[in-house]
Amino acid sequence: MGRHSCCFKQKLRKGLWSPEEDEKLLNYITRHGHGCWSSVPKLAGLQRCGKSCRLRWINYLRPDLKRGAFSQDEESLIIELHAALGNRWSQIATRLPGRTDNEIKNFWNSCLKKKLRRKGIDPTTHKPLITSELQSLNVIDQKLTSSELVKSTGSINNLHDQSMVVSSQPGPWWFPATTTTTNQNAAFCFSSSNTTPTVSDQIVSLLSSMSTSSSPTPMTTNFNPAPNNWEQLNYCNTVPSQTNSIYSAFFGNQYTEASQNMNNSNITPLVLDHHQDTKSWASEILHYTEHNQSSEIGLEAEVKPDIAKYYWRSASSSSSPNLEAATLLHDANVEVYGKNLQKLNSMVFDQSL
DNA sequence: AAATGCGCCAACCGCAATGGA
DNA sequence: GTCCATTGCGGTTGGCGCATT
Repeated sequence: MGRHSCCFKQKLRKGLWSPEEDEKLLNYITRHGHGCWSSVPKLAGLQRCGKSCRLRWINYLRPDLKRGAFSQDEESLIIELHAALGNRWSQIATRLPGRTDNEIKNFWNSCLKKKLRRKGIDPTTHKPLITSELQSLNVIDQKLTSSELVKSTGSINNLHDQSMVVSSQPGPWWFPATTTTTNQNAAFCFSSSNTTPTVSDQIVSLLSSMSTSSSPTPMTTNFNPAPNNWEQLNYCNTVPSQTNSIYSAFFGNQYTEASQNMNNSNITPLVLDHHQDTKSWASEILHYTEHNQSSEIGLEAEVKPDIAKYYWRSASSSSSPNLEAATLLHDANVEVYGKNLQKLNSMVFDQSL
């Protein structure tokens, strides 16, 4: 292997191509074809390496290039292909005549990624962001709870608590910092960077996408209602887990609540009609926390009540989306990373005056 | 008007794969 | 089988232009 021989040559031009250079290269290849790229610059009278000439031809001078903005169809196709092929840009480019791999890659990195994130979709997995993040959190949790370090802290009963004790890692970027809840375990999460989107960013984006709808509809096509379509029922507010923190369930203190819920025959009347749904939800949490198994359903069951609560409210409210997001975060006693926090808190405060 | 920040995108870089001697 | 020139690919960089402060 080793470096291309042209890389050792001196006095070769780099950087942007001048119109004169373009003309020389275009004229040469039009008349003779490119043949061996390493000999092209010499024959065309260019002070460039063959690699640079090849790139310029493929990405800019080729006559069959389409140019211009990507159409909606092209955009959809790229997303579809990326979901199937990943970052295999050259393969994706073969399905889009007149487009280069570089062009598609740039379009993806500068535009499509953000677009998907705004829609609440993870651009890497093409799944809803919250589900993806839960999966990665699940992996972390599995690693932590299976480590020798964790097992050695025998004085702590709850496996999740053990994880927290030995971990100095920051939490996932979306995990909310809680300052008013009793969930002490979450303290390890609070030192993360603020360079990634906050929970509120996601919620605001979800609100934006939902603001045109007059009645609740599934948040995304991949986000299946579970369990038992319960989010269409207005008992979201009675699910006990959500009082303190949206995601705190993951760290163990939902165990007690779920356990109580399973045995409690005095659930509020609104919930009573759907007792089986609640039991189902609670059993998933028990399954997860008690057996420390990776139950994706269990995780979603924990998070969905809060999403649905938020969703229900936003769909039936005439308030502005940002205020709805702020209200949700405030009600959940959730703090988020980044500069949005103060803004959100003040919005809620102003509203309550 | 100047400084700063930010997004876009052309081009570069390094590595892997390929093919011929 | 080995070496080496060449090609192809994907990640990254840096400069330009526009927007904001």
